[in-house]
Parts: sequence; C-alpha cells; structure tokens
Amino acid sequence: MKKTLSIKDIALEAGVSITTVSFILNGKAKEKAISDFVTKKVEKIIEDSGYKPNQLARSLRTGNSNIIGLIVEDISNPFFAAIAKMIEYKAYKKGYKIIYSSTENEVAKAQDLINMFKSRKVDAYIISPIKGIEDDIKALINDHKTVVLFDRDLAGLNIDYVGVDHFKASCDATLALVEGGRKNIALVTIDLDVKQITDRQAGYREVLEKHKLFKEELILKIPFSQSEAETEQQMKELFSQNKVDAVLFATNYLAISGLMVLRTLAVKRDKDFEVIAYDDHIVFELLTPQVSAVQQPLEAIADKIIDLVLSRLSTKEKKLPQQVIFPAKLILRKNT
Amino acid sequence: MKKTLSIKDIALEAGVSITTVSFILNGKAKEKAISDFVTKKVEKIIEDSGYKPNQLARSLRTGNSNIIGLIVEDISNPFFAAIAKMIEYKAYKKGYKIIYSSTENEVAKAQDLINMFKSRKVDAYIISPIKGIEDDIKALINDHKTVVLFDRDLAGLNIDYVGVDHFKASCDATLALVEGGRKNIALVTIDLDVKQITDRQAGYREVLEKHKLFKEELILKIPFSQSEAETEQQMKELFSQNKVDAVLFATNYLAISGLMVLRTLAVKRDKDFEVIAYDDHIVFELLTPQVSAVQQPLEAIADKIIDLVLSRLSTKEKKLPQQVIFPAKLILRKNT
DNA sequence: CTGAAAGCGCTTACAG
DNA sequence: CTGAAAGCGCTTACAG
Repeated sequence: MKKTLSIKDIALEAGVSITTVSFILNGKAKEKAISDFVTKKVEKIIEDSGYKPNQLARSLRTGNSNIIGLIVEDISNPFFAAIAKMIEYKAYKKGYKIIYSSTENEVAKAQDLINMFKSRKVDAYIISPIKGIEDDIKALINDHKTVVLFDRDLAGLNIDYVGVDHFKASCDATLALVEGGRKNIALVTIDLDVKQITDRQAGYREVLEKHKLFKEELILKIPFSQSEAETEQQMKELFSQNKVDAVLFATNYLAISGLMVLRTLAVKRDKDFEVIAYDDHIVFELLTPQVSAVQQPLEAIADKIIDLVLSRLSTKEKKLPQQVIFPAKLILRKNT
Repeated sequence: MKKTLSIKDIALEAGVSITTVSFILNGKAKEKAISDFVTKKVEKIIEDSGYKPNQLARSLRTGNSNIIGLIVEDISNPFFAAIAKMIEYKAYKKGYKIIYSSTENEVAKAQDLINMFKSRKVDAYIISPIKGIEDDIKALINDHKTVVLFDRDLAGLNIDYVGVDHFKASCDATLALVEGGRKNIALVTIDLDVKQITDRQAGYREVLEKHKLFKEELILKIPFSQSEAETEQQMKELFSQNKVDAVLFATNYLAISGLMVLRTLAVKRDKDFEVIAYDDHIVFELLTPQVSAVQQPLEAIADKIIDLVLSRLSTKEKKLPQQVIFPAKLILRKNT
C-alpha cells in the first residue's frame, strides 16, 4: 500500500521545487510567472496521482481553514436542522464547509465545543448561545474572530446577531386568542432563562395583563431535561385542574406533547378551545382542525447569517456589529 | 491583544524545555519520570494561562484527530438527525468529536466531503452511502481507515455495515394490509436506486404477487428532487385515477405529503382505507385515526455504529467486517 | 522564471 | 530526570 502523497513527491516527480508546486496549487502560477510548460506538467502529475494537499498543514501554516463552526442547542430540533441545512448549502457554494455540534444546553459542552473549534482554527463561528458562555464569546471577539450569534441574543455582547422579535410575536399570538374571545389562556413554556424564551413569556403576560386576563396559575414552566412522561403529566394537571379555553405553546416539541395530551383528554379543539404553537411544524397542517402557529422566517434567517459571516470574512476592516431582527409570522388556521 | 499561546511560551515561562511540557500535556509525566515539582509547576502555568494545545499541529504530527466524520443524505431528515444526535452523544463521552455533513444524494458532494475529511485526517468515517462512491470508499479501506456504513449497503464492498432488513419490513407491512382485506394496495416510493429503497419495493411486490394483487399502475415513483407541489400533484392523480384502498409510503416525508393529499381529497382513513408509513414520526400518533408505521430501531442502530467505530479504533488488528442487520418493527395503530 | 530556507506548533526517538 | 533536534506538510518572503 502506498502512503499518502505529499507536495514533496509531486515536486520530485516533476523535477521542480516544492515552492513551484505550491504556487501552482494555489492558483498563483500566473502571478508568480511560472512558465506555462511547467504549470501544465505539474498539473498533469497532480491530476494523475490524485494528490490532495494536506489541509491540516495548510491551516497550520496559514491560520485559516475554510471551515465555519456552527453551534446549536440540538441539531435534531427541526428549527436548527433546517437552518443548518440552508447555511451549509450556501456556505458550500462559497467553498466553506460547516461543522456543527449541539450544546444540549450545557455550558460545559458549549465551552468545550468552542475550544475544539478554536484549536482547529475555524474561520468563523455561528452560535446559538446559552447563558454562561459570554466570556468565551468575548474571548473570541478579542481574538478578532468572526462570530455571528443567532436565535438567542446574549445581553452585554455587542456583536452580530440575527434573530426574531419574539416579544412581538408572542403579543400577536396572545392578542389573536384574546380577540377570539378566549378568557382563560394558558401558556406552556420551558423553564429556561434564555432571552428568546423569556421574551415569549413577557409578550404573553403583557397582553393578558392589559386585558385583565392574566392568571399566574395558567403558566406552566417545564424543566428542560425532564422525561416526556413527566411533561405530559404536568400538562394533564394544568388542563384538568383549571378552566382553560386556549393555550399558547412556547416551543414546538411542547406543542406536540401538549396536543398529544389534549388528544388523550379528548379535548376538542373547536370554537371553544384554541391552540397556537410556537415554531411551525408540518404536523400542524395535517391535523384536523389544523393548528395555528408562529412561523419564523427560516430562510431569511439562514441567508442573513451566512451573508454576515461571508462579508465579515472577506473584509479586513471592522464594520459595526449588526443586529438583525426579523418579524415572525402568525399563521392562523381557522379551517377545519 | 495577546496572541495565541504556544507550547514554547509555556516552556519559557516554566523554564523547562518544550519536550517536558509536551510530556506533561500528554499525561506522560510519570512514564517519562518528570519530577513532581516540575509537573506541578507546569500544570499550574498551563491552568493559569488558559493555554490550549493547537490540535492542528498535534494532528499533523500524530496523524490522528479524535474526530469522526459522519456523512448522511440530509441532516434535516429526522431519521438522520436522531441517529447523528445519539452517535454524537456517545462519541463525545469517549473524547471523540463528530463532524457531520449532508450529501443531498449528489455523488460529487459526497466525494468532496470524503476528501475534506481525508485531508483533515479524521480518525473514522461513518457513512450512509450512495451509489457512485464505491471507489472512494475502497480507497479509504485500502488506506486502512476505519469506515462503517449504515442505513444503506453498497454492493461489492465487504466492510462494516449496520442496517435494517427493509425487505422483510416491507413484506410485513404489505402482508398486514393484505390480511386486513385490502385489494388495491398502492406504493408511493422514491425513484432512487439505493438498496434500502429498492428492498422496500421488492418486499411490497413479492407479497402482492404471491397474493395475486400486484398492479403495476399502483406504484408511484417520485423523482428525488422535484418540488413538493409536483409530488402532491402526482399523488393526487394516483389516488383519483385508480381504485386504491390502502397505501404504503416508502419514506417519511412522502407519507407526510401523501397524508396531506388524502386530507385535501377528503379521503377518510377508516376501515376501508388504510395507510402504513415507512419510518415512524411523531405526527402519526397525533392524527385521528393514528397512522401505522414501520419503525427502525434508532437507538440500537446508533449504538452499534459507534461501538463498531470505537472498537475498530482501539485495536490494531484487523477483525472481520461485521454486517449487522436489525429487524424493523411494524407498529399497527388501529385505534381511532 | 524558479528555489532554498524559515517557520506554523506540535511529538518523539535519542542522548545524556 | 530533562533537553536538543528532526520532522509532520505546507506557505511565503527573499534572493537570484
């Protein structure tokens, strides 16, 4: 078995120096005035031998890698999976590869991932951050790394951020329920102190207080990593121990669990009981009646993220950080 | 702003050689008989400075990376997302990181990804392969790399593979429909020449032919990358131009599109019309009536994959390739 | 038009 | 108990 080829082997075979091979490899043949004859010859040898430069060595030398690190909460969450896929697609066309990884909402794992990306010299970081990694992100910034946050903002960091106005979206959703004549609107949310969640809670609260409909006992905060069964049990209690005629679910998976519970309890979703879910999902269109949802503009978010990253990467000069906030869309599905 | 620390800086500050620092870094202090005093001192400096070794340099030197490359068709497909998440979780605990990427069923992209992983010196490859990359995989094997295939097998390659008996699963599903008294059982599948899909078609066909119920016109093969709208249109035609009393969907997303179509056509899924979907999905439990599905043992698959990889990685000696085939589980949901 | 040499940050065989 | 030096495979400033 032949060992991996190196630039030295190519140079040897072509009878030129490795410098020359390197120039040709990097498309600098013209610039460096390598003769056409030599260029062709070397290119042929490279082609025939199937030689691929060792990117590790290249990165070690140049300090960059054409790799963008993407850190999300959970890649199996459809929201992140969709964003990741679109980002990957666009980045790929520009010659960048994406490495993604999930934090599972653990600070230690998030820090670990940042360190791993750092020690692998990724060119840029796209991070859906969690509280507790502010300092790590600051360190990246101080290091002049390209960092774009998304989904969740982190207080006190003045850097590129792409997000959605969750407060407004939540107000809209709650208001739609109020205007539909609901008096006992529950909120099922996750017990996580991240802005994109607390904003949703705040919007719900603000609208209900304004309409004198706010009831503390109708808020259910589900601990992040508890079992599915416990979650369903708590929802069951919420729905059976209180008079509830509408519910706003703050996340996708909570909505799905919740719908399952409502199904078990044989609660009819009709003109007397309405549901709005946060983050749209294909299921919601399939159910009868369909389920209303707050839809985040996935493609716009992904586009903006990758645009920001690529533009930061291509210019030396520091531009001011951009905070891009998209509106979410409330999809009311009143048909049956 | 201070530049990144290197081992040299640590050695300088500690007043020892970089050799000594390297030994300590790699836990060889005892083995190399470095004095306790020096060890403690160096460790303290490392700790205080926040120094992290450059993995690129380490990999360049040692030839391995503690990174496992995972190549799937589409990371936003729930099946792959779930597998990826589980593999990542287990690998992480063993000190391995996972990089994943999607091929989108394009041979060129798949080859590109393999090359990228190769040039980054990943320690192992986990691949859900597509036809056309046999040679690339062979090259990896010849290079003594650890490669584990899953989901889809590739003819002519005798290497580690973890999969599911799709032929059997498809037979079971079709048989369940036949035994339920269905006479006109349609198959909606994807027009892809990969074993895990063709096996499903073969199982369907075999059972129907045996029962003299096979009808060519009830098979609909959807081109892989056509628009959602076209797909739905074709399904509409299938259902309206033929007498159909049951349908087997060969993939998850086809089933979801199909259910949407059936909903539009106001086809009632009742004792006169039955659906079985391939790959289970949370939606199927939420619908009324619920939808039967073929369930792949995700966790068992993920476990086996990562076990194989880790065991290959930890032993020098070549073991015989393992072909692990799990049975799928038919979940009949007859309740309403 | 082309090459010798330094250096990126590590690891490790060898020497003392 | 510890260090000098070679080398992993590249890129690039400098020299001719």
